[in-house]
Amino acid sequence: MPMTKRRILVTSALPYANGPIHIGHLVEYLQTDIWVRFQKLRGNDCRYMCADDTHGTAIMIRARQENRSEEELIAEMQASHERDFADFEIEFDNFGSTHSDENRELCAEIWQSIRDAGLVKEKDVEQLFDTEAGTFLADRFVRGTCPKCGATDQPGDNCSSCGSTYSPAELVDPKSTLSGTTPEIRSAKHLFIELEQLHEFLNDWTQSDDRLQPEIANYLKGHFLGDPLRDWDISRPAPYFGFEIPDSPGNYWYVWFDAPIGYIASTKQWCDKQGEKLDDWWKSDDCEIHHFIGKDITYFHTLFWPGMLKTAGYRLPTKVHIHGFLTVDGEKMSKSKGTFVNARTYLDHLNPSYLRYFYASKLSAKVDDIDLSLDEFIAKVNTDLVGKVVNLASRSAKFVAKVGLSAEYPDDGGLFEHAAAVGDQIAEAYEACDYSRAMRLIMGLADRANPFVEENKPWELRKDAAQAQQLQDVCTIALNLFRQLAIYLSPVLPRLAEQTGELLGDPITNWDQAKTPLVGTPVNKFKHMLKRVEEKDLKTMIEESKETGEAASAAGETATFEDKWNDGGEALAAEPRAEECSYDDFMKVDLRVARIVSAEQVEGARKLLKLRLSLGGGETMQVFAGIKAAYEPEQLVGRLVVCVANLAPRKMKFGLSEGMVVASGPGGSEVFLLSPDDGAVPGQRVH
RNA sequence: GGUCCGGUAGCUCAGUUGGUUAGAGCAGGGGACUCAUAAUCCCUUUGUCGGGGGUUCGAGUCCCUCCCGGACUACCA
Repeated sequence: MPMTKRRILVTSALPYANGPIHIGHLVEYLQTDIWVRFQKLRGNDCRYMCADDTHGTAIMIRARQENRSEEELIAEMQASHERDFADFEIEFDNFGSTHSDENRELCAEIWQSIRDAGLVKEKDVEQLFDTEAGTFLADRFVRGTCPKCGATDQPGDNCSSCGSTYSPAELVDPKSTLSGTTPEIRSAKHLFIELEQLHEFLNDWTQSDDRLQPEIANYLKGHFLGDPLRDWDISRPAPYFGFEIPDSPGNYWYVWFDAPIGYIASTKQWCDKQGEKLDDWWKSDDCEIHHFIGKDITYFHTLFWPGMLKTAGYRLPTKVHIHGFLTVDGEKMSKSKGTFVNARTYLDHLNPSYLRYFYASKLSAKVDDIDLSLDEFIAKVNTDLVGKVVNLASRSAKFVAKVGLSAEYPDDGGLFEHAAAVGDQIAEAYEACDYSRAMRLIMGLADRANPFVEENKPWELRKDAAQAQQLQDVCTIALNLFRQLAIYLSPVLPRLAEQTGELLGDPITNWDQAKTPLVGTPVNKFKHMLKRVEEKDLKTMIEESKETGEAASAAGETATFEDKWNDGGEALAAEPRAEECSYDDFMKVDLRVARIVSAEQVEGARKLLKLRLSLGGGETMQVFAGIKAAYEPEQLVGRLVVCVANLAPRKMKFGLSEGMVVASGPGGSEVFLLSPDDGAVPGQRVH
């Protein structure tokens, strides 16, 4: 181990203040917390900074909907976030907020540097403005008809039907999803950063010194750096919840400008409290800076952010560690399946150590998604943690509760020494963020320790008073081997390390404690350290997540009359009621009951199934429906559905689609076909 | 479509710069033990290392090609 003490500043991405922490977020915070705890255990001067990300249109809109101030909303969210993190034993050195004085000042300072460097330019941008809501509309708050293919109800940026991209202003018949009204096109002055001026620097920075995982460096090279970099639209016109740009009244910094500066602002807060100098951390070559982020925000952290830092004279990140997303049982987290589990819901039912260990056992330095298989979760925690590790202590501690550990460490056939040596490999694995490898190595050690106990049978030795010394020696060895494991696991399982410290009267504070056996100390009464995971607790958690998924959104809405089904307002909010239409308008759409007579996969299509609908009497239609992720062809054949029978046929990549099947839901696997009640027959019109 | 990452025992994966009969954990089967939260220990079954070509004395490991799975696809966040 290098004896020079490294100074390391670490960050996780800032959680956004419009929702609670869930188990997907926790992949990142746990990954980071483990790394930080490891560094601290190694004796490095490591600090972990984070903050809530509080600005942007989404916060503004939500505060309005909940009829309160943004400040109140973000304060409440922050309190909730901090509670969740604390209960998962995620320990920040400072947890700030992007809505802070420190951040405002730093934004202004960095902004000025970017201005001075000649990177800012002004351009007029045409954007849709919702006159009723009194706000410009981000692309995702607009829906309308695709200018290219005529598909209706498409988002403001690209068409999900034909895939073409356009600006919201090009949409035919656009509607605001906030008010349902037709927005008008307004031109506004936006400020842009000419990133292209930094192209060469970014090319070099991203491709050298192992700052990024190879697949990421490669990806940037192919996707962004191969072409001229586009100007980055850094301002938003009022109204906007954020910081107003000092030299451009009426314009606000876009949330992605001030969010990463929040890393520095949080550090500043900490420095002020600790009497440290900010420049020693953010402008010093003696300090390492490590960012941990999810793959979704790669380009903000690997292009814009280094560009900003470079221009403003700050030091650049040593490394950006990028992780994948969480899937549960091989699928995206889903509210309806109950796999969208909030941190709080988890804590209500399960021990945080379980998840800490499970994630550690799955995480590597790669960008791959990690899967939380519920069966595997139970097996891993119970077998590894309870069966192999904790069991070592619980089967030997009580035999020496009275006498303590032997005065000298007995001959153990090289077990302790071996485990001490493996410690270097484990440390390397932690350092490289290859936690799954670290966990494998540690469990390999546990697999050597248990047979030792088995062979030496302390439970027999204790029956013979003449073998008291032997008994004490065997338990001394077992407990020391256990303690080594607890030390190696302590970045992942701080609570277990604490309990081990209490049991043996020697707190675990340093990695090198694993190199020297503990002898001659008393052993305290053994207390249970970790319970097995009960499948029923896991099931209850999943069930509860199904309920809260629906109820959560309702909580913020105005409480309604007799809402006995507890239906949330989320779906309606996402897509408000359309403008009034006349009966004649309605009758233009010919809805019919139809029977699916065949359904098949379409080769090469990602979302589509090819259906043949029968309207009875031999009349059929071919329809391509985007329901592949939600339905198997076999389960569709024979069922009745409602279809649009007079929709203009559309030529699709895979053939002609002559109609539409009516369904609800946001899309993907969340698509719900409508079924008529019994008695309906194909061909009947719906009205 | 493009880019990238994968495809090794039923499952999750390890296999370093190519080198003897391909490994671990879990699950399965058999046995032992009873100190421990039915934990632990011993023995044990299973693989055309995605397919096909090639380079080599020798390939899971290198090259080509095909098949399959996944992620990403910015100018929304």
